[in-house]
Amino acid sequence: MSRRSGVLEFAVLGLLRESPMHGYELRKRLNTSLGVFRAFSYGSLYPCLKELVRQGWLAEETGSGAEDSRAPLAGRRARIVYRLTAEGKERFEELLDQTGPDAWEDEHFGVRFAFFGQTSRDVRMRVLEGRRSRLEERLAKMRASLARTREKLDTYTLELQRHGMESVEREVRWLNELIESEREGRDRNDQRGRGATPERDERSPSDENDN
Amino acid sequence: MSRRSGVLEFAVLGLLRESPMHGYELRKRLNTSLGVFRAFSYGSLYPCLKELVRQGWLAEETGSGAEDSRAPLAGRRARIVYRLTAEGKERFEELLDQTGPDAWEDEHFGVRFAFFGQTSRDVRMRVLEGRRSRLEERLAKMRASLARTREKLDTYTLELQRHGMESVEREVRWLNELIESEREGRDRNDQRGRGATPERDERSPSDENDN
DNA sequence: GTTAGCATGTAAGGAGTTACATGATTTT
DNA sequence: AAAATCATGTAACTCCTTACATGCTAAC
Repeated sequence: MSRRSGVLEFAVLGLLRESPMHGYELRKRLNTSLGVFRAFSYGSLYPCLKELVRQGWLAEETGSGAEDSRAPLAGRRARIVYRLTAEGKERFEELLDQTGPDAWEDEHFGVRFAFFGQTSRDVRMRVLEGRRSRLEERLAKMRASLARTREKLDTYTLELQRHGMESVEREVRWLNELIESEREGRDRNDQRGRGATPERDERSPSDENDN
Repeated sequence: MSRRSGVLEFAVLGLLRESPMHGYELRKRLNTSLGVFRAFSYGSLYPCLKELVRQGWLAEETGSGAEDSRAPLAGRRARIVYRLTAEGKERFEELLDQTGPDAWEDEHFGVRFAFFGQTSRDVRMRVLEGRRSRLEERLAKMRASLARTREKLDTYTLELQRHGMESVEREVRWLNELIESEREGRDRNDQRGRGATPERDERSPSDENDN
């Protein structure tokens, strides 16, 4: 048991590090800010939150505290605001520093990149370069397989492969640009290993429709 | 129970329609020909094959028959060659004709496209156009969400969103080209609703390394 | 007055992976 | 003689979704 998905855990800790939130809002942020790459349903989010509380990384705050003058919190089913504990912060920073091969696989890379603002520069570099070499490996295999089977494939299969390869090549070019601009950044201003979070204030009561 | 995944079932039926194969070879074809989009392990393939046999769509042929002069089939753990039955063919064609919204979702579109060679032109059109409008919906949402939150996001999150949107836009352009060339094809030669399979012969004993 | 949004949750299930078990054959 | 590849399979597990249950408020 129970609901410690890696990606979801990471994203929840990361979002709550920026500011406390309740589940419903959290899910929307998950599916927009980070959401082109992964969408989560309540069925995975709520149990995950429970588990993170159990681990001591999150603390629940039932709607008693003041916190927000807007949102009268009368009526409206009492919402549970989750806040990152000190242990939770440690846990998240631990996860941020991990550069195992997992970090640049498809399922993880997007969410890792989304929190690059909180990530140290050398870890950013390792993740970007790891991702790039993963993709280049993949390209090599695709090219080899194409060379072997080209004449046997029909038009559509071929077109699918071609488009797939171009997508990967495009991501490699993107990574190249990112890596270069990280290097330039290092050469110019050399302070700041851990970026200060831009500190989002003016937390609007949210407005999003999911489908 | 038990292993009727949709995608995997479809791909297996489709590949076996072209020619009988045993599981091991099937898996390699799955992970190269159709493989940029999805990879399968034996742990899902073999149970799926069993299930398809149970349904009467595949027939097992243990290595008794002649079939292949190469591959002496001495030694080498007896391999089970799977062949599509008449019911299996019907089933596959049934699946080919389906144009429910599933057909253009991320998980299905790739594999549907891979078998466009066997698909009738009007179904091809519906799938391509369905995919396109699905992506345009997604773009609209992304643009809306970006407009709302742009100034609140840090550089990396913004860059991630931008890159994500460009990827989707690029796929839309690709679909536009495909749709247009389908239309041109229709205007010129108007025969051929169901394409003849290019009939792969010279089945090489396969050579692939997966990682 | 009904649809849409807000808000939290649970149970069951789907789709797949990993790790293991087994064993022969070819290549290094 | 070790490593890779061929070949088939199972059990346990992971991660996530769907569908349901509940109930309130705002807008159309």
